Amino acid sequence: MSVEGTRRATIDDVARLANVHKATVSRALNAATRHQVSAATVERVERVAAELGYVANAMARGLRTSSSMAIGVVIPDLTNPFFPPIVRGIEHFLQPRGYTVLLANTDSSEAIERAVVASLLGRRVDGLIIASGVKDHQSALAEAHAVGAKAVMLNRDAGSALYPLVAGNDASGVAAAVAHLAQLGHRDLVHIAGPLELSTSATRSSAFVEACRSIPRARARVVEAEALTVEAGQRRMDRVITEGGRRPTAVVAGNDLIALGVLRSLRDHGLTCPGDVSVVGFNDITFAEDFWPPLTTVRVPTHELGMEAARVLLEGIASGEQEPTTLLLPTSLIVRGSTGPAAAR
Amino acid sequence: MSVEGTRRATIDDVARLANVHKATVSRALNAATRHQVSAATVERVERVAAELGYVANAMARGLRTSSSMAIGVVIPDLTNPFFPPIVRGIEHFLQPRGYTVLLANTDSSEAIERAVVASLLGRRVDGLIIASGVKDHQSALAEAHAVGAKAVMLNRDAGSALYPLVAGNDASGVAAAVAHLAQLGHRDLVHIAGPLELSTSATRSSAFVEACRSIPRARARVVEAEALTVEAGQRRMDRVITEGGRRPTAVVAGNDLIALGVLRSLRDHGLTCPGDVSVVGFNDITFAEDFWPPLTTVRVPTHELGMEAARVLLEGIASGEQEPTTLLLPTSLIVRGSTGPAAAR
DNA sequence: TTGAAAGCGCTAACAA
DNA sequence: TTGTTAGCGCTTTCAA
Repeated sequence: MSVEGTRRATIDDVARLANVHKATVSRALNAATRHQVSAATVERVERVAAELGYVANAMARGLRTSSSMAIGVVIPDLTNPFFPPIVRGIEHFLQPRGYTVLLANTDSSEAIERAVVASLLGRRVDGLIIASGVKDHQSALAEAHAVGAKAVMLNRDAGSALYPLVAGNDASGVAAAVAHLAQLGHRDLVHIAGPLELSTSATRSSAFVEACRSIPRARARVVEAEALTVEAGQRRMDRVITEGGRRPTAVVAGNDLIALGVLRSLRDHGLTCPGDVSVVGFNDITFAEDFWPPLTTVRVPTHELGMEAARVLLEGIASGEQEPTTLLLPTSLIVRGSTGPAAAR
Repeated sequence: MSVEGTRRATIDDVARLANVHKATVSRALNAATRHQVSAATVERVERVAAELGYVANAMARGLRTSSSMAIGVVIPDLTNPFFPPIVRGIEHFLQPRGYTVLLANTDSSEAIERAVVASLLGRRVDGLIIASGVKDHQSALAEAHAVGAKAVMLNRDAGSALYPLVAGNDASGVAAAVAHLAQLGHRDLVHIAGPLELSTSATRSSAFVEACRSIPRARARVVEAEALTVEAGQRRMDRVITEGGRRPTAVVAGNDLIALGVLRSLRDHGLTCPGDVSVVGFNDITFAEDFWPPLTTVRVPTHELGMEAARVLLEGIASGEQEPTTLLLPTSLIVRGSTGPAAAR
């Protein structure tokens, strides 16, 4: 059996078979205007529509109403388990409200981000949720802003206050992680940050430095991984271990993927965790508890993050204006097996 | 600074400022028709368009051309790490070809699947890639087929041959897993399948039974988990352990998430892996190597799966017809730490 | 309660 | 090489 292109039923087809004008069909099929049509007509129209498998053409509707009922969601890396729960949070908020989510990956590339935002703008999305955002990624964002597009930044601040921001409270999360390590007796700490041009990396990094100030006799330093990936984390930890000097007894990683790279690096060098080195991650991605050892990490409320971003966006769309507010959701430290007492020196 | 709704520039705005007719603007801005316009005009139009931040309205274009240049992708669970690489494979194939991917999650719910497919059909996607597909999910699929929509099934066969199928070679993967276990001396095997109404579960399950037939003196049985999740796998393994009778020395899981649940269950019951029980997963999701113990599993070429599904779909769109062919990509066994010699009895 | 008519922004056939 | 015209399928005034 082969599938051939059948012409899709239009509102005129329904009108003809139901013996009414297409305007009446439109009214009968839309919840907001259904009450203007007699019950008998509504019933008849619905029956015919079902028979024909009629589904209204969203492009025609959008063209007429100048609303696409679509929201563009831009994320840097779908394969990072941090993002899927956020996307589901966004969908859980938007779908019941009739919106379609257009999801786009950028692979953390500014060029792709520009292309993708242009494509979404071309589809006349009613708003954008942007979880990408290298600091100097102003072009795509500025373009969106220039044409008056509604948007919300998620998790990453693009540096300039063009749009509202919804994120986890990174600073308090890092502070909790450092306090936990301090209490375990750690005095030699390293923070392996993500690329510092990312606002989250910058925030976490300065929070780390700040938090370490209050630990007496602590030696703390920050090093930078090239990316928020397992491989980059592993490579950077390799260097920390091999470059000589005093080896840290604890590592605070910029995110869970970097932390996982740290764990791999430790294994490769015959070091134990948490015996030789304690490790704390960030985000509490799915499976963090299944790594070996189970990862102590800062939990970020991903689902809520997505829901809130969607809520803030819809508010902006409804009110017709947006203020660049900041909404920080609380984070919490989840203590598992990758942190333990500092080895005696 | 607040964002207010500015009217988006249209092709008429560009035409006016460039002192040409809008048809000329259309020609100048489309690669396929650009050669019909004088170089000077193209240059002028492009400059004006850039000045105005003009982005063509995809809804208007789609309405006119009756092509949305969008492909709908339906998946059951974005948070299952198996799917994101597939989605990226799809995007990598489609984006360079000018298509936008509309991604939709169903949470494995038939009701959501129906709603989501209707929504995508309403947006007049040029085609669908469906990685959902509970066996009796005929309604959404049948509806799509009835209106002549192009589609490809990915990984899961919906049972009826409405559309082409692209999937991994599950049977050979399971056979390799069983052969590996047999060679390690295992004779008491259990397969914890996913819901058997899923075609993949059914395929893997019968492949398991078949493969076990060739092991002399083997005792093999199949049990069913309620879902392809960690929790369902853990619960099912709990029952296997506590229900008494002879405990299996090896478990073949329906997918990696179930396998992870099995690992958790073993830990909870004070059993070691692979010392007491060997475990094999399926899919080789990201992080499978970071579990404890690192998971022996069957690798499915996810990225290629996505690329191939997109390719097959575009072929169907271009040719105007589709045959319900089946394309199986090769799988391979990845041996890690979760399998070892059977304990002596 | 229903119908008629206009128009959203674009492309493509036809004309010049 | 450029302009004119029509129309994709829908919603929304305005009229009846």
